[in-house]
Amino acid sequence: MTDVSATGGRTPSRAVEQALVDAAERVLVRDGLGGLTVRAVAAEAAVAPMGVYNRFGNKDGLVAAVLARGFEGLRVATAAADDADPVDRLLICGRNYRRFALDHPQHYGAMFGAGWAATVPTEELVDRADAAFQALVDRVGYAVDRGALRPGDPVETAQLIWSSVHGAVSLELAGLGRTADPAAGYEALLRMLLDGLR
Amino acid sequence: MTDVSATGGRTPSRAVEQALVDAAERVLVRDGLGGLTVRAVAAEAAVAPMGVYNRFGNKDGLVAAVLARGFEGLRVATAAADDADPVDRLLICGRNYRRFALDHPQHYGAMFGAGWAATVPTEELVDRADAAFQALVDRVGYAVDRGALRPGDPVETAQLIWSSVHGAVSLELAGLGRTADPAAGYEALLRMLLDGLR
DNA sequence: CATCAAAGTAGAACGATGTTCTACAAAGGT
DNA sequence: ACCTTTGTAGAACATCGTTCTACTTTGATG
Repeated sequence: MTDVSATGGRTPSRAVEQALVDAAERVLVRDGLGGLTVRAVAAEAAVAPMGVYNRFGNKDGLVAAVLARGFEGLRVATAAADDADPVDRLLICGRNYRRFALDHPQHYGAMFGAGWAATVPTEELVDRADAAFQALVDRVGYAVDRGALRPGDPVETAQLIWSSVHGAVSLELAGLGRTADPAAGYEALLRMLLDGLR
Repeated sequence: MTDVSATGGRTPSRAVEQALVDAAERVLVRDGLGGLTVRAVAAEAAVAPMGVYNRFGNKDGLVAAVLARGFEGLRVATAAADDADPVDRLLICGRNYRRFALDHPQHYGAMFGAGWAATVPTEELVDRADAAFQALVDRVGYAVDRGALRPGDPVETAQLIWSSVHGAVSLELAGLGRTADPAAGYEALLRMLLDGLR
């Protein structure tokens, strides 16, 4: 994503919002959700702290914007799985999911944990979350239509898949996994899903 | 659990710790993790705020004690599944897991989300978390030994099951489920697990 | 029972955080 | 060029986690 660098002095009106969200993401990645404070973000963006309130209403609004970006990233990763073979497509999709989470642990943790719990979802955030899920539903529908998964509502099947991969990734990120090789464990999970949904 | 009620004046030494943990649980249930502050807990327990630091080192130590109780509750719920039939045992176990989470949403959210992320796990907490997982491993082992699940390391199989049920319950509690009937969806998840692990 | 150490309490204080408000200057639009 | 909008700097406030001090009460031991 294109970063709007602060140029010193006063940030142009049209650049304040993006500067703040960019900065918030950097702070989140560097210091975690606990380090994401209004002052830290403002300093990172070389913007006045009041900018957060002027543009996002409050800190929660800023966090929601960051989470929305997270879900957009997740949607892109999910939708990138476009192999012709339906089973391959689902496997790639599942691997992309984990890859995204491992590459963006702070985003992922905030999206489904404290960040989400603390925020009142904005319309943008809900739309982005819906879109990310829809990308999975699309891939499930592709597989069901081609007989790779048993007939059924793609939304419900996608929810089952989502539950499982989300659970696996969440526990892994939290350091709560109990097996020696998380990657192998995740592959076993994907196989289990395919076996259980055929 | 037996609540140690404050009797006014000065709390006896031997009762301070339990009074604080009891109070912390009440505050967690009532006001969520965000409302669990040192002062709120101390007031709830009618104990001086310094008691938190004297007995638990800091606020995180107190939170860890609360999380440990959560895992103990989860272990009890898991271990309560003791039907003779291995499949029934697993199903009951799975249903107990969800029941526990739905009955104690604030505990569950803290145990696997912000509470866990913010705390340095104490030995007690790790032991309790291990014990809860072991209860699941035991049930998986029971089913594997009787041919109800395919042969394999019970720990790895338990991890797969845990990932799925944890994911399902977490998304449900976060209001991120996308299906109309979460209970039915959860039953479908359990069936999928059995199908995928036979 | 007396003595002394340990520990609970009250209170103050400090830095950090989210938020609100004010006054001024610069940007943006017409 | 003029006027409105908006970014900035700074102050202030309540709350929170934490540390510290002084005093009182409890708890343990002889």
